Amino acid sequence: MSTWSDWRAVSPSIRCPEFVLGELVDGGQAFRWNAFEGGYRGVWGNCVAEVRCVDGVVEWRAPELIEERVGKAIAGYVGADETFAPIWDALPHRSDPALRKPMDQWPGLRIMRQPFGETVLCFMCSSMKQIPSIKLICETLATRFGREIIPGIHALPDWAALHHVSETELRAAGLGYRARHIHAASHFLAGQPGWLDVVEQLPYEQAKEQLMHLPGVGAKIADCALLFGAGKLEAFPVDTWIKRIMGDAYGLADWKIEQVAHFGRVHFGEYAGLAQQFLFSSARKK
DNA sequence: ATCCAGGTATGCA
DNA sequence: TGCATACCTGGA
Repeated sequence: MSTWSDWRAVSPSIRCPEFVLGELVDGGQAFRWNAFEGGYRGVWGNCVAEVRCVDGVVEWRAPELIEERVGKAIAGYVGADETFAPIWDALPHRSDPALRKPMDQWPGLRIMRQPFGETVLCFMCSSMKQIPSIKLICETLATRFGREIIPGIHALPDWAALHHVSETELRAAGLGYRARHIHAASHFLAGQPGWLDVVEQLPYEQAKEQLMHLPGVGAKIADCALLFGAGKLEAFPVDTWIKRIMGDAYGLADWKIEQVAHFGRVHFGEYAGLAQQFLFSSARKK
């Protein structure tokens, strides 16, 4: 058990109720956070941190060994470097009660900015899985193939590390058919050093087109990776939940996934991805 | 036990 | 283009 730093505010710009903080880090954007003694403990990149809310102020602390590193990363990671006030305001909440309702329900909810490579990985694990299963797989991948950050807590393996893991070992980690895709993707990425860094910097449309060349990455997973791991707020991932929710709310009952995605991008505009997150959260009770 | 789940790739009309 | 089907496996 390591010694933890003192609690400090993440940034003046990030304030929200406690249950919204939980929704932010453990509501399906990221998969390595868990409730822990009045706050949440999570892992990303080579960082480990706990976060909590005190009178609406989001605070963090980290193991002292890595405090400096985490301190430099935490604000960017939870989306506190992005100014969300004008972004919330730009969403069509005045004219759209179906959006207004979850925006009132989850005040302060934002989009995280996670390491791109591991966001791609986590969402490649997510197809046809429920969140608890995805979290379990990510944990197993980290434990078996990732570097130990502090005693007992492991980072996710990066793509270079994954390249040295056999498909059989990946299957044994609970990945099922996703193992073949992840293995093939790691092979592709090993032959293209820096490819992910370039894609991350591309404009949304181009980045998505490139990302979908990776085996196991279709439109939905590409959109999730770009929204949660590359700051592309116009990305609008449509999964079965969003399809269902929007089917009910906007009378799109038997529209195809791609049609719903198009509707969302047009209706919600340049920050459609944030609207998507509110709608996704609305499926859940607070 | 049997069914389905935060999709994607592939094979036919 | 457009739809149907297989794909792994754990949890309800």
